[in-house]
Amino acid sequence: MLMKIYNTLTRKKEEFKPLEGKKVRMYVCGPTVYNYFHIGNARAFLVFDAFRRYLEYRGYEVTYVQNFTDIDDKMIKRAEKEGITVKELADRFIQEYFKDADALGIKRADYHPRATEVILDIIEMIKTLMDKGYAYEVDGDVYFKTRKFKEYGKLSHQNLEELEAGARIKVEDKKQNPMDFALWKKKKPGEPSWLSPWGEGRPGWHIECSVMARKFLGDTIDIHAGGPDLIFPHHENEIAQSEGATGKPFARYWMHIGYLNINDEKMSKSLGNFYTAREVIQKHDPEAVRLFLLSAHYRNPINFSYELIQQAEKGLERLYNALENLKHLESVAEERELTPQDKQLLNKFNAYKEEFIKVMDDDFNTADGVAVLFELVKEFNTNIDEKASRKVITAAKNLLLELGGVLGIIQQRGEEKLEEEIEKLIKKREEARQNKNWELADRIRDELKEKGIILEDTPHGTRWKKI
RNA sequence: GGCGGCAUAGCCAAGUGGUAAGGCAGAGGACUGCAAAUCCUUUAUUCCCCAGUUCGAAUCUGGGUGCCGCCUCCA
Repeated sequence: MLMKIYNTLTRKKEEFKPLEGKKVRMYVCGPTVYNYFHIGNARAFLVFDAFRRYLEYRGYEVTYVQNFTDIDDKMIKRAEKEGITVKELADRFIQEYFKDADALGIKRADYHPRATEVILDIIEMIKTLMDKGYAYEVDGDVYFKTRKFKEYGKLSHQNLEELEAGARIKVEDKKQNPMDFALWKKKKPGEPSWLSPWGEGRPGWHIECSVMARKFLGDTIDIHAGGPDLIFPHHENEIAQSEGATGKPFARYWMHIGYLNINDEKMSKSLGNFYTAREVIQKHDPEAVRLFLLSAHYRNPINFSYELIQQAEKGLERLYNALENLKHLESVAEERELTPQDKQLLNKFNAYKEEFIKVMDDDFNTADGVAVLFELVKEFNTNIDEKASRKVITAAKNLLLELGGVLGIIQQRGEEKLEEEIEKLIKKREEARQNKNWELADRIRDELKEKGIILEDTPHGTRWKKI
C-alpha cells in the first residue's frame, strides 16, 4: 500500500511516489534567526520531524533540508537594536535554535544551510531569471515579474488579477506590478551587503529557499513543507522563481500545517499572546509538548494553553507507567517456552503495529497513531503480568519504544540509578513491611517522596520512579 | 470583493456513507495494610440548525447560524 499525502497544490490527498525509488527529497522552511522560536514555529518543526521519522520508519531514505534565514529586515533591525552585527545575531540564535529543537526531540536535518552561505548561487539564479525575462532591474533593485509567470497563484489558488485587486501593499513606483516581489535589494547605508551585477545589496527573502532547495536537493524535490502563513506569498514566489529558472516542476508535494492559536486567536506579538518554545519547555516536559502537538491532525488549527499541555503530561505519564511496568516485569519474569496464549498475544501486538502503519500511511494521521499507542498500553496493562514469558514482555516493551520513537515520545527517560543511601532506605522499608510495621514503612515512603522518589508496591515487588 | 477552514461529551480530539476511536477530568467498584499504578463499570440514542438524497449520513447535496484564517512581514 502506498502512503497518501495531502497536497496543498491540488487540494487533494495523493498517493505518494517519490521521484526516485525510495529516496525522498524534503525541504522544510526554517526560522529567521532573530529571536527564540515560538510554540507555533515549534509545531511546524516538530510535525515535519515526525513525518520524516515516519518516512524513514517506512523504509524511505530521506534527505532533509531545513534552512536558517540569517539576513533580512528583521535580522538587521534586531542586530541594530542589540548593538551587534547581523552575523553575531545569527550565530547566537542558531545556537539557541538547536538547544530548543534538541530538547523537543527534533532531529537535526541533513543540511542546515544559511542564506548568507549561498549568496553566489542566489546571484546565479537571479541572473538566469533575468536572462529568461522573469526579472528586471530598477536602480539596483531586482524584481520578479509575476505577470510573466503564467501559473502564478497556483499554490494559493488565487489568480493574479484578484491578488492585484486585493493588494493592500502600497504601490511602489519601481515595480511594474504590485505583486512583483524583490529578488535583490539595493544596499541601504549600514546594511550588510554583497557585490552583485546590480551593485551592492542583499537577497530578497523568497529567493534563498529556491536556491537552497535546488543546491542541496536538485531542480525537483519531493516534499516542500512549512507553516500555513508561508503558502502565500513565500511558497507561491518560490514556485515562480524556481520553475521560472529551471522550467521544471519545483516541488511535487506541498505540505502545510494548521495554525497554532492562543484562545482561538492567532498568536501574535501585538496581542501579547506569544509563547516561545523555550518558556514552554522550561515549565513542562518537552515530550508532553510533542504529544500535545501530535494529538491533533496536523492540518487542523490547534489551540495552545498550559492546561492542555498538562493534560498531555498526564497522558505521557500513562505511557511511561506502562513502559516502566514492562521493564520491571522483564526483570522478574522467567524465560520459558511460548504458550499458545503467548503466541496469541504476540499476534495481537502485530495487529496494533499494522493499525499504526495503516493510520499513519493515510496522510500522517498522528492523532490516530497516538490512539493506537494508548490502546497498546491498555492491552499490555490488562494482559501482561509477571507470569508472562519474558520474550513476550520484551516484545511488548520494544514495540512501545518503537512506535513511540516514530512519534518521538517516550524516548527521553532512560535508565536511572539510585544512590546507595536511597536503595538502603527502600530495603529497610521492605523489611518494615514484612514485619507489618506500617508506620515505619509509610514514614520512609514519605521521606523518599520528599526526595523525589515515588514508591509503588506491586504484587511482584516494590517499584520506584523519580519525579 | 476573492480564496479557504472549522463547528463531535465537562475539556482536548479522531473519524468523510454502515450505525460515535483515543486522552484528560468526574462517579461507582476491584486490587492494596494504606497508597500509587492498574483493571472493570459508567459519562454524546448522538455529532451547530433546517430541509433533501439514501435501505442507511457526524460523514453526501441545498439553505441557514456562529467562529476563524489568508489575500501585507510571519511557522
